[in-house]
Amino acid sequence: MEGTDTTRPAERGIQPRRQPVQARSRERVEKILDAAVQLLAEDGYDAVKTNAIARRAGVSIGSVYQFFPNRFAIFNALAQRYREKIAESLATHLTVGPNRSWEEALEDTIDILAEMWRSDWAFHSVWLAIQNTAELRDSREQYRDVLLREPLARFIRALLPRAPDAEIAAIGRVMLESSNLLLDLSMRRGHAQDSRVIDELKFMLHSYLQAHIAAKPE
Amino acid sequence: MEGTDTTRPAERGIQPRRQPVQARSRERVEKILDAAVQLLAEDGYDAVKTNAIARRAGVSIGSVYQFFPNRFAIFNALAQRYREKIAESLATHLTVGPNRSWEEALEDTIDILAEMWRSDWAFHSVWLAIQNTAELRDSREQYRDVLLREPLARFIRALLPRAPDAEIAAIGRVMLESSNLLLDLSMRRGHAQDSRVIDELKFMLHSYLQAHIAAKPE
Amino acid sequence: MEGTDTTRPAERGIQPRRQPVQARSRERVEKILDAAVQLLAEDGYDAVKTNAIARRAGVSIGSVYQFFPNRFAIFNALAQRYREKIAESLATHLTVGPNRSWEEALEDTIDILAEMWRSDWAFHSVWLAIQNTAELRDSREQYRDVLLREPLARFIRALLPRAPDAEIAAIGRVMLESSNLLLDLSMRRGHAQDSRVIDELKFMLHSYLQAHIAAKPE
Amino acid sequence: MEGTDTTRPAERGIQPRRQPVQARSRERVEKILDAAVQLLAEDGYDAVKTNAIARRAGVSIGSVYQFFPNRFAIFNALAQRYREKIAESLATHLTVGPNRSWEEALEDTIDILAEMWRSDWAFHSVWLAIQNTAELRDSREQYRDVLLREPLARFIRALLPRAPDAEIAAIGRVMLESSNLLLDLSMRRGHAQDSRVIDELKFMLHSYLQAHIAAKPE
DNA sequence: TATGAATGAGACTTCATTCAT
DNA sequence: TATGAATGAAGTCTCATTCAT
Repeated sequence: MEGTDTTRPAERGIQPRRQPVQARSRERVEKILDAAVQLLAEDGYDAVKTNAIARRAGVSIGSVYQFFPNRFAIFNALAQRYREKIAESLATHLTVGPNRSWEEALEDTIDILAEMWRSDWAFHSVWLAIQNTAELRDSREQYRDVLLREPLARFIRALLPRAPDAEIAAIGRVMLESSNLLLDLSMRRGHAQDSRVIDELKFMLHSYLQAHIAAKPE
Repeated sequence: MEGTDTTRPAERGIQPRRQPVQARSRERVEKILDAAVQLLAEDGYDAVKTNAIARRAGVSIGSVYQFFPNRFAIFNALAQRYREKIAESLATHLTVGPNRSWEEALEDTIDILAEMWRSDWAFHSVWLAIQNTAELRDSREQYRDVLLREPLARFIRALLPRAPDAEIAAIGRVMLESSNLLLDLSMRRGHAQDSRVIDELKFMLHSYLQAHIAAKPE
Repeated sequence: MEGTDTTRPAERGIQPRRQPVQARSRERVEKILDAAVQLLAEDGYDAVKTNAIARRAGVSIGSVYQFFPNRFAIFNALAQRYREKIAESLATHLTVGPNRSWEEALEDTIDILAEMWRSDWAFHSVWLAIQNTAELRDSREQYRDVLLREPLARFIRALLPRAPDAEIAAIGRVMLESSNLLLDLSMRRGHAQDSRVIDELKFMLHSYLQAHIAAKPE
Repeated sequence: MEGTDTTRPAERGIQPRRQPVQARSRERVEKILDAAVQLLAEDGYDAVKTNAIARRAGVSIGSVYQFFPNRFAIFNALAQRYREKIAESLATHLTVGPNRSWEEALEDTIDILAEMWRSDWAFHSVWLAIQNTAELRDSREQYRDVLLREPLARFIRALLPRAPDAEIAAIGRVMLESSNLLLDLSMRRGHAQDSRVIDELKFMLHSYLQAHIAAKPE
């Protein structure tokens, strides 16, 4: 999958070439990813050229290829990065408990996500870039699965304990994708977040879940 | 001879260079757009190269540039094409009347759209490509506005007669984007449409509107 | 050299495909040449594209190729046109006689040429274009020879009756080229002719011939 | 890393993208310019294609664009190169002094220039190319100004101390252009220099200046 | 390991020329 | 004969990737 084979670059795959171990390297990788995100957010997918990334990161193009076998691996790493941030957020906030209603949890979570989106324009850019690239098809599946599996499915199950797995999954995907998209929508036009869209998102997800709960009374 | 100039050097822009008038030309343009859509759907954004389009369309590269000043103009034309189809659908089906409840209208419309998505894989590909391309920012705005303005806003207003314009617009955008996205989602993985996602979409939009209606009783 | 051979376009040569006989055709050819000259003068050699010529001339590109086998033939025709005008001028004005000193003849001629240059920016453009194009090497030789042979050589011989042919030729070429160039120079920068350059040209040619006459007394 | 950016997309212009600093690069640039000159001299303006230059120079096309943002920048660099050589020559040889009459200086200078022309066929080709290219209009002005300003104007002023600046400039331009052109003329037809033309050039410039001196006695 | 100059396949686009109508 | 849409070879230039230093 990797290494000294220089004849089939396409086969190299999308995984990072090596995990940076030293602090210096880790920092370098971060700079590269930051640069990529900036370019993506500022000028769109077509503007993310490897040389531009290196320049923006203040790193040589050679260094970029030290860590990533090709440009798609950079997108993939970005995806992973954002995926993790979101997963963490969901795991922390999308939880129901004795002192925490599902409505609270949902509202909190969306607020947190909205804040992430507002403070980092790139969330959506990354999502789009990954959607669009044939080479990242696999990465896309993960994006969905990782988020869906744990925090989201558990949350929905708490509300609809009798629902079959397939239904839980469908609801989860609907919620996930809608949120993603509407969070993005809230950021378009101008640089300030459109809080009305956030409100509608909350309202919609709330009505949606509420209706499901109502439809399947225990 | 005047007005039919086909040779003026590309005035950077995204508008078609020349509207095909003869049946032969119109057909040619259709072939070009079809080819672009196929490539987009099959291999993603990066695969849409002008030469590939020409080859796939069975048309010379020169012909492509006779009608489109650059590759972005092709994306733009695609957008327009799909935009029109959708607008037409909404105008026809998303209407309330004495013999037609809003629930019926909504369900019908989503069925129709789902059918469009199912029969033409490219709906979403086009949508994605448009999102991704800095050069098509303007085209994107239109996409939204055209659909929002007429059929959608009128529909929502019928349900929420007292709502201020801004709220109508926000609800419309939320519905529009969600539908787009979930219709796309319904098509991912495999080639058959996932009807469960469609059902969830209906359910979600229904609950969403219902809740709005309930929240603002006259 | 011509005709129905469609397989070796490069071999077609540089001669017009057919002489226009009808008034309508002749006029059409004139329009084509005028258009070519305008483009040449306005935007330089690289701007003279066959389609642009046709457009400017208000003629179809097909018509252009009716008369000229390729773009070089157009340049060649232009050369011929200007060559003839100049030759005519020289024949008329560069003549010595009982009532006309060589000084008068020289001054008159330059005035006439200057007027041609001033009223038609393109004289030099054409000259330059021809210089630069490998395909027009032959045309260039003619340009020189035609002018040199008759009016100019006769004029110089009248002043230097004993000079050998080779010297006459050399002097003629020097005069011809200098005049061309300085007439052009007089037109650069802005659109008004720089009369000082014209004066210097007269002065230079006058001193030059005078010195030759003085150096070879009969 | 900063300041050595080689990848910024071409900022339309005619200046070199990057000055070669290492010996290796400088040599590479020389090879590129040499190749361009050869093509220009051998096959004319139209033959100077970027790929042809790269091939002839034994360099990759990418390298060409590393140093020059577009083909016009190459012409510009050529112009600069020859301009400098000529300026240097004039500065050295076109000087009057107690032991050096203006006649000597003039004759020497022309001999030197003639030698440059003879040893490097391309002098004129470059000059012509520059004339022909709309994009190089600015470069042309410089060509003239640089040479005119210093060595030439000083020389003429030494001969005509009372002449107004405008006249000095006019005389300078006439001399400069005539020399350029006739040196070129001396090289046409065959490969040997036509010394008769050189002689006539000397003779003409000599008579011209002599007459000016005679016309404006102190 | 880091650098960045060098590479070259291949993208986009133009434009001279043809040929069906 | 006139037209101008169509063709496609070929030009300009980019950018992912390599590799000598």
